Amino acid sequence: MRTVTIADVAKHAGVAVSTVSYVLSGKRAISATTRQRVLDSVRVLGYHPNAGARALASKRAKVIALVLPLRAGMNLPVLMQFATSVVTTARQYDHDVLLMTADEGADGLHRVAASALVDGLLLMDVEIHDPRVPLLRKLAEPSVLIGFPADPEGLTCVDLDFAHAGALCADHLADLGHREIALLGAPRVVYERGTGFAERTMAGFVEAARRHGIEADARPCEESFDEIHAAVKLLLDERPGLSGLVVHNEAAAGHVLGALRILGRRVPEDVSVVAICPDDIAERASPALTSVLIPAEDVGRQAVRLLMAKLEGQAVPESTLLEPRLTIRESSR
Amino acid sequence: MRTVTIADVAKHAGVAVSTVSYVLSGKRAISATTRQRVLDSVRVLGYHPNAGARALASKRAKVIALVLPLRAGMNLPVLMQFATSVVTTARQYDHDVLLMTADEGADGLHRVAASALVDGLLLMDVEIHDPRVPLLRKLAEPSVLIGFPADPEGLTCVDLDFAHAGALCADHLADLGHREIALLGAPRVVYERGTGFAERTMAGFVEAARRHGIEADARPCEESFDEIHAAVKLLLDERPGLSGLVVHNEAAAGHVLGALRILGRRVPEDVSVVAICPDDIAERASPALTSVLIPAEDVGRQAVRLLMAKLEGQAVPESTLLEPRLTIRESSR
DNA sequence: GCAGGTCATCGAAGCGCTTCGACGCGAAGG
DNA sequence: CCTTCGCGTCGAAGCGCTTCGATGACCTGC
Repeated sequence: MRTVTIADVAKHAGVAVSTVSYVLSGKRAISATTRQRVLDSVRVLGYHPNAGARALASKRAKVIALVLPLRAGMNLPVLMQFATSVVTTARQYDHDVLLMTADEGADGLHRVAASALVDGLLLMDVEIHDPRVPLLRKLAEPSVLIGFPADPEGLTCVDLDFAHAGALCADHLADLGHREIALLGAPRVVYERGTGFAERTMAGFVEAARRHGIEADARPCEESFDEIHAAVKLLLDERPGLSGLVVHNEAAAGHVLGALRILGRRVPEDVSVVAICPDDIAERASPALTSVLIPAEDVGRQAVRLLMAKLEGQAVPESTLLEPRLTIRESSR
Repeated sequence: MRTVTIADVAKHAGVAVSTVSYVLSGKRAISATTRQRVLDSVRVLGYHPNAGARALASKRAKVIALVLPLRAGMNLPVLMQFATSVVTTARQYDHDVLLMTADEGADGLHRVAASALVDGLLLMDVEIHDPRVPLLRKLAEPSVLIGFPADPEGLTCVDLDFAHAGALCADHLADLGHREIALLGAPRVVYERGTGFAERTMAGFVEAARRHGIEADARPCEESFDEIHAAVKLLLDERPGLSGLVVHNEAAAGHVLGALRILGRRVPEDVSVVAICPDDIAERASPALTSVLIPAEDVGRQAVRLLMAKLEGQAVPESTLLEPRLTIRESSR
């Protein structure tokens, strides 16, 4: 059973090959009757256009690259959510997704772009000084970044508005009447890498607290139970008046609650806790955490849309910030 | 700056196009001097073969599909680890990876296979009665499954030996002298879906306990702290003599420790706990968990190897079971 | 009634690569 | 010395598709 080609369809429908092509692409007007005949033949024969041939002739592979970071300190569930929404959205635009890991580096990007394997690139977790950025600027293939490098000039970047997310937490706690609050952030290594989002959250948090005229304090936070326990204890010892805690570290959120329990602080009676994390983690915790959602799905969807727009040659904004959303649950009052 | 083609390389090196092709593919002998000249030209011009053209002419896309499940109850970190190792290993074989989600179903598989977008398929999380299995049997493109359907006849399947993993936990606890043990498994929905691995773990666990002549009990386990707390309490009430607990649910492992702490049971003094989970989760817990590793990386690597062997036309075993490995940490004695 | 315009369709020229058969040349064998 | 055989290389024929220009057929309007 040889594979069905466009020529088979053409013969079966009694038309020229080019007519079949035009029916399928819609790039020229075709009479309703012919169109229907062709479509029927396609169905009957079970025709699927050969991707390679199509790519070769049209110079469009209908594939985009998704470059995921796969390092320590990354938040895996969020990453998966993001990847899923990218794939799903791309399919809506009739594109497929080639999965790459960041460890192929700039060479890898160059390879898939130069070989015309993909039409465009989506990069996650771009760093402040990312060696791939100069390449992206040069590349003919359009790209969209998740996260912001130092200089987004000439690029297209999408991200959650982390500064706003941090501010939202501070606002919420301030509105509840807390006068002394703190933020526990990502592991130290994340700050050292300069991924940006962690700093921006802290900055937004501190700035909002200042605006409210309340005491705020922000520090990195490791992810093992013992380190978290120690960190929380230290924080409570140093700042006896502390009554509001923001956790921007999903792996840590559960452990922070455990530590507070052990240290004899009730949540939310003694300490209000707000997490910046996906909803499922917040809901699974006990008490359920008031949280600011990291809208991974929105980011993925938006990133693909922007990339598709660029593929169509449309102009798109250099920077797109997605608004965070606060959901109040049981851990704050 | 037009993109560099093989013809440009040929001209630059002063040879025929076919010679360049043979140098690059190694399918015919080429003299060392010519080879070097061609290779130099390739480097100088920055030539990258056009993927579409190559696929069209050679009928090999050098791309494999990776189909990930994206449903509730899945373990995301393991999934990511697995995906990473698939991508990395595929690259070693000079292949790229097309990411698909299971929600495209059998049609999606058919599409990518029929369009020659991919040369082979890797499916994760195959269910006992998976509607995609009949299609896979029919497809010309080779495939490898992670997990086992009811009838693996004619397929190629890889998985961790979950029965052995369950048994290993029971053996370990029995060897430590525990006479009454229990297993907390995946959420109920996973069993209902019939993914297989969860049942096999339980079966292996129960069977091993029977062999040792000790009391064992195995039940599903939800993932919220409150439900876990309730489940652990119930278990301890029902079975006062219980001194060994196996947790086969990574999202739950931390919560189980928390619940035991609240219920006043010390680990490992009162209750020994063994988890079946990735090492990082086990190490991050407090006390660090004795655990059986789910070797996601090995599974991914092995799956790609098998797929590559099939692409080469080699015969491969229908079923490959990876041996679990027990790491003793602080939570059992 | 015929120039001019539309609309639907066709044929053919590539797209950049692999691969097959052919060919020339020097070495080996009789 | 002539035949035979590899080895290294070349040329050309596709692979299956898109797209451009061309071609009729048919309609419109003066």
